[in-house]
Amino acid sequence: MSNFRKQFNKGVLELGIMKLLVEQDQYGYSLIEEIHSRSGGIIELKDGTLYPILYRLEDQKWIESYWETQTGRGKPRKYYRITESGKQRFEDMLEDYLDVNLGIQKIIKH
Amino acid sequence: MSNFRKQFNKGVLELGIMKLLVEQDQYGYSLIEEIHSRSGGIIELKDGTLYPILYRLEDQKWIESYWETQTGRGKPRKYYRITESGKQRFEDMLEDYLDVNLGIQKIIKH
DNA sequence: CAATATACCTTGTAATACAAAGTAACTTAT
DNA sequence: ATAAGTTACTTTGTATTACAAGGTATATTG
Repeated sequence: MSNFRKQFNKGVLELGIMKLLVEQDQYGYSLIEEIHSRSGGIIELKDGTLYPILYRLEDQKWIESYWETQTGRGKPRKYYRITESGKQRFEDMLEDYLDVNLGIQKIIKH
Repeated sequence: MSNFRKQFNKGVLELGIMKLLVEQDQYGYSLIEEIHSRSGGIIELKDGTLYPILYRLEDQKWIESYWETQTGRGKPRKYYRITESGKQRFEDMLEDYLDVNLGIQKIIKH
């Protein structure tokens, strides 16, 4: 992946993950798929990127996890749910993201 | 500055700097002011951030520099001008930025 | 003369996306 | 039944980069 693409992803991925978790509990693998499909295939989140993000968010108590065994078959899945402080954090991040975005748009569209 | 704010800045600052240099030659200090004013005061670029970016861009031959002495008085200023390959790089970056942006917008606005 | 603004530069730190590797269970095709 | 593929989670190491905090030096203003 191009290096500037990586740079633009910074922070944005965390924001996207938080947003999906605000909507509903999800497990890691489903987050990868959701990010991909809902972004229209534009954003690809690698598993080696996702899991460290999830552990980070959990360390900060912005999300919590619980294991869920599949009925009958299927590997157990580790679900994540957002906490109250996580919701606040998401709001803060979103605001900052929109701000930066607005600022850079003004510079670019000239 | 908040940490997520920093993250959102990654890459975006380089993009903004390149955009301003596509428009016209500028020296470091003026870039800081332009980024600030044109973003409506939203984006603040620190000098300790700017200069390393400029050296990086110059190493890659995306920009070139030249000193200009001020008529009569005033410190000499180091101006930067974008190169041909720099213009191409800017186009590539812009495309990637708009892509990522579109992708994340789709996830967020739901 | 002191304070402020202009202008440039350097070092060290923290954050984080990715590549690459691994483990393991389940599913599908041959 | 076996091999190959998919699902699912984990870890280690690397590269990038924005910032804080320090510095130098000249010019302007009170």
